Amino acid sequence: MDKKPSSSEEAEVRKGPWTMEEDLILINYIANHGEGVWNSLARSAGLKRTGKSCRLRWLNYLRPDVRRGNITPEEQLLIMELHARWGNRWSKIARHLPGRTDNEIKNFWRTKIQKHIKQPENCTGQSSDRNDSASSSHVSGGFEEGTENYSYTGNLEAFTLPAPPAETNENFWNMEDFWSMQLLNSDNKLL
DNA sequence: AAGATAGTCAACCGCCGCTGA
DNA sequence: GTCAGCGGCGGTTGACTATCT
Repeated sequence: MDKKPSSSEEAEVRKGPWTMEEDLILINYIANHGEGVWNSLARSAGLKRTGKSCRLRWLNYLRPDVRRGNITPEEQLLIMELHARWGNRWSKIARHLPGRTDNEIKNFWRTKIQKHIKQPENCTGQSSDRNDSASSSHVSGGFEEGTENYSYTGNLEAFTLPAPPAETNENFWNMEDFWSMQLLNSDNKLL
C-alpha cells in the first residue's frame, strides 16, 4: 500500500499539526456520516489529508470517548501487567484501558516506564537488590528483562509518578468543551 | 534573563495482513 | 493465484514545553 500519489496530489496533501478548522471538518463529517473508508472520507470531507492521517487524528484525539490526561496508578499497574504479558502490543494493551489509545500508552511507556528500566538503581536506590528481586515477587519495584517476557515484580509506588501539575487548561482547546459545542451544533443540523 | 538540556506527545513512516476483484 | 486498496500496528521523529544552569 501507500502508493505514491501523483505529483499534483502530492502537492495537495497536508502534513503536520491539525488545525482547529480541520478538526471541526472531520468531527462534523463523522458526526453526520459516521466512520467509513478513511481515504474517501478525507476526500469527501474536503480535507487535504491522507485517510491514515484522518484516522489517526480521530482515534487518538477527536473521538468523544478518548480520555485525556494523567494515567492513573491503576492504569499504570495494568499497563505494566499487560506489557509483561504481551510486550509491545500497544493496541492490544489499549483495548483493556477504555478511553486510552495505543499511542498514548506507547508514549507513556517510553517516557515514564522505560526510563525506570534503564535506571533501576536510581529507581530503587539499591542496586544490589536487583538480582534477588528477580526471583521473588514481593520486593520493590523493578523489572526482569528477558527476551520478550519480563515481569513487573514490585510495588506500584516505586513507579508512581510525581504528582503532575493540575490541569489548568483554561486557554486550551478542550475536547469536552468541543463535544458540548458539537451537541449544540448537531441539534441544529440533525433535528 | 538567556541558553542548554530533558521531557512530552502528536503525527508521520513503513511494514504487514486482510479482503475483494 | 495475483494484485490493489485499505486498515491497523509499532517504531520513530520533531516540535513544543518545562526545568535547569
